[in-house]
Amino acid sequence: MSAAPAEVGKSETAYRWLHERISRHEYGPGYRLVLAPIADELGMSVVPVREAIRRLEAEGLVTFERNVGARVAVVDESEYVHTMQTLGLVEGAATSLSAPSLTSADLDRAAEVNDRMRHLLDHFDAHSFTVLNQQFHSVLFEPCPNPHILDLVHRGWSRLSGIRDSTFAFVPGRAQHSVEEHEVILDLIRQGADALEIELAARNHRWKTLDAYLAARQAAH
Amino acid sequence: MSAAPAEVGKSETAYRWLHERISRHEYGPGYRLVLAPIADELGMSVVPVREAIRRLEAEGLVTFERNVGARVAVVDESEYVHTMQTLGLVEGAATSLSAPSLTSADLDRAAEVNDRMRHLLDHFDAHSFTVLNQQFHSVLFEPCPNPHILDLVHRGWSRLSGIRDSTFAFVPGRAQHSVEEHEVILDLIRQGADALEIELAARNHRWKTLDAYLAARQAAH
DNA sequence: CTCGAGCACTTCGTATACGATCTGTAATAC
DNA sequence: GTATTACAGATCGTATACGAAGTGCTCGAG
Repeated sequence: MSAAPAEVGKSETAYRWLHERISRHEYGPGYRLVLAPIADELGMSVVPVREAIRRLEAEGLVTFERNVGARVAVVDESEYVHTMQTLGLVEGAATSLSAPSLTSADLDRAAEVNDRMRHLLDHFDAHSFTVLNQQFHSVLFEPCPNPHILDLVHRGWSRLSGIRDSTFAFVPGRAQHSVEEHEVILDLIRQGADALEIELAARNHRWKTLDAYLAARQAAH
Repeated sequence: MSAAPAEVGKSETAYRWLHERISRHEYGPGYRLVLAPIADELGMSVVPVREAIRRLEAEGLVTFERNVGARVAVVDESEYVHTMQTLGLVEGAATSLSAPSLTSADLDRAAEVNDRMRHLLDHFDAHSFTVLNQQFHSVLFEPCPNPHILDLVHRGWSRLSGIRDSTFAFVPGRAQHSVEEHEVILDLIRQGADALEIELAARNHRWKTLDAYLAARQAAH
């Protein structure tokens, strides 16, 4: 974990370090990332830190302004919508492309994770639920043979978890529907359904989460 | 054009310079990008050049190896397939999302570009055809309200043009079919067709180009 | 009391310098 | 003649240093 990374550069070290902190919300949205203190804390110069921050910027986890500096990306409502929309698009495709490669062992594992999610519905814990949710989908999209699409999925998830811990906490009814939709997706894959059908099921699953969030948000106003 | 960019940083200057050269194929695939000579040519130090190269790496235009350096990305056959597949995915979505915002003036302009492509079929020039092709699609996807998806489309196009000038040169029959499919897409948008229908038409249009390329490639072996 | 101009501080952007790593070549042992 | 090793050149990775740009505060005028 914290073992000295012998063969990775300092830039990479700084990148992982910052990524970790942002994902854990230790650096919340809007937090200013000043080069010097970070470099000091990590025992390196500002140059690798700067490069790490530019990478994080490219991934959308931080915003950057010339001659002003970087800060952890703030979640605009529309930003959330766009990210979810994009993730639905690429994750649906990744899931569909992965389907032919999935073994029944994979599917059993996904089903088992989904069962744990179902059991969690009673003693609801948004964080655990989100973790399991990611595990479930990971099983289904990781075998995606197209590395670009897979990378986009990773970035989408990364941005979401860096930005908003759990949509489920805000939308009570959504967790249950989510579990049911997982079941449907698994069935489609087991049946060897059409690629497009699987893609749309996975896509709409995510977009429904988005819609539910927006509806709940609307109701609160 | 070559006016001194007063308010953009040197890093940005280097980025545009390299991007331009790669797009124009002045630096072909596999060409080694050594920091010092580039910095020298641009009249700056290696630091901004390094940053520019890392950005290009993130966009997939160059490959990078630690302690070895960067070189212009080589086009693997599978790399081409994956890029086209991804572009079809995101461009289809972008086109579909743009459709409601398109004015009839936009559609007329696209139709006009497509007519010029049709006229070009006789005295065929792969390069001009490719340029018009990009113009045509640009009209249809630029109004996309989701900036992430739009950005992915730009990156896809950028990577393709940086990598392979024209698919049409290799696949004789494809250009004509392409023009006809453009017509279909325009009709769908004019009719106010379902978003999904438009998306799939635009997606399949690109994927057919990919299939045609693969078939021609296969036949050549 | 409010607003604007000037100044000081903070932070970034880039240049230069040096140490680390890799690649290719030439010499030597077998 | 071939394989292994040692060395030299090239190139990158990072540290340090300095100049540029931005931000906020203070002071003075109205």
